[in-house]
Amino acid sequence: MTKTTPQKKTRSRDPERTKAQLTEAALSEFADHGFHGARVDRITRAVGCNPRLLYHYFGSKEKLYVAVIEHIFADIRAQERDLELARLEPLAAMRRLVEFTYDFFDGNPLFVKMARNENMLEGKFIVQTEAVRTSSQPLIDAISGIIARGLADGVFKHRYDALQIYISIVALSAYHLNNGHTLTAIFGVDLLSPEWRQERRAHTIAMVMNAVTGGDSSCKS
Amino acid sequence: MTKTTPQKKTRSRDPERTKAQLTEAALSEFADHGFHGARVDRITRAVGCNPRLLYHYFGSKEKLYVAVIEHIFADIRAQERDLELARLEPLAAMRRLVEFTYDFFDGNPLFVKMARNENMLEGKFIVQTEAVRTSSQPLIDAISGIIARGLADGVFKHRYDALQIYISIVALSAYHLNNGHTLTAIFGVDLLSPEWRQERRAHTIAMVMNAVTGGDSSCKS
DNA sequence: AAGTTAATTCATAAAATACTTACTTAGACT
DNA sequence: AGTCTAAGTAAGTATTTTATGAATTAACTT
Repeated sequence: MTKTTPQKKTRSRDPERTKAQLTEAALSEFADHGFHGARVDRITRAVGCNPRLLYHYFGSKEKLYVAVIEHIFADIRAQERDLELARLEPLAAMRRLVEFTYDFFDGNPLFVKMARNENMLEGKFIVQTEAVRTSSQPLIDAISGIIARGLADGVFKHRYDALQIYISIVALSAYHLNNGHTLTAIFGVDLLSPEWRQERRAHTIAMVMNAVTGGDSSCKS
Repeated sequence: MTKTTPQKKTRSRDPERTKAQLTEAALSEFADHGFHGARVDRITRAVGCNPRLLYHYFGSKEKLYVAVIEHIFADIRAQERDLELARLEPLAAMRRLVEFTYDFFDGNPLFVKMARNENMLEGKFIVQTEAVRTSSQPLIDAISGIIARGLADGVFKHRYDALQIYISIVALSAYHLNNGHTLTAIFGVDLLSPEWRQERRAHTIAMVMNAVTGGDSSCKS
């Protein structure tokens, strides 16, 4: 009796693959439903493995969540590293920072959602994560440098705190992603559509650049 | 045996009070833990009433949640109404809008949290709420008016879309409230402290005004 | 004061859900 | 080939959590 349909009764043994699949499925599940809304059952069904395996590899729902958090927060730092803002002139550097930041959030919805979850849990798990606090200072220092050079050159007209302006860039880039559904309901415009987001990108860049440079030649009216 | 301590064995009968207490306790519970994290048991214990009452008055956890959503979204519109932006000159009107918006979010953490929950649920319940879509247009129209007048007067140097700039104001005002815990963990600065929020307020106002007016006399460097 | 309504309580069902005990078997290693 | 380890399976349990049926009691009406 040749099994033409290999009914996946038994999984081929590959712990690395299984762990990776569980992590990925858990990421989707936690991102979509939050920690409390997530169901371990749905995760294992998505992977197609036995529920017991989740506990075999991760121990508990909570530990799986921590693994997912560490996994997704590990990525962001890597991407931030090679921005090389110091090499560019202030205007170009600032513009690049805004574009990069916008595109990062726009392109990483799972990160955005996991951050939301963590904040819902009051950062309970992220504070335990080692790799997070590392290397945020270089970015802030780079921004301080841009601002200082811009002011020295005279192209920047206002002195902003580096952290404040970075938070602003992030806020302008990501707020509509966090709150798209309520805003869409309130204003009757789909803030999550590709079209609106494209306009949002341009607006974010324009607003930050205008705020930094003050009135310059780009005056449009 | 005289009961000197009326052990609140029996609740005095006051359905309005009971309903109001349940709604309020539910607001706290849902805001803090989200829909799935919220426990009906905790809500009734907070009120000190019998669990059965929650179902008697609201029918289900879900219906209670809807009641809470409608309750908290009803408030915001009322506050927005008497801004009277049209009467002020463009600069003053814009500043007032930013200040009002910032202070509203800063002063209504429960609203911020409930909005987060709703977005987590993809706006599932808010779309059913009648009162939400109403009267957001007047605000956008008012902002359009401010921008048009500002450009005509020459005090505004850039033409922004009214909805885009309003979303920006909201984003700058509220992003750190939504994501305070992760940002605090990442940057090692407590973004939720009163001190930082006070600086944030000034930064938000400065940034929006600078973005709108371009470089003007308020150049500080 | 009796009678009606509905607010409140008591006890418990019913469902969902995270987690376990006990077992099987594939694959690696000698 | 035989054995040992751990990946995977089957089936189940314990607990939490939402929800209900029916009795009880306070307040209001006439």
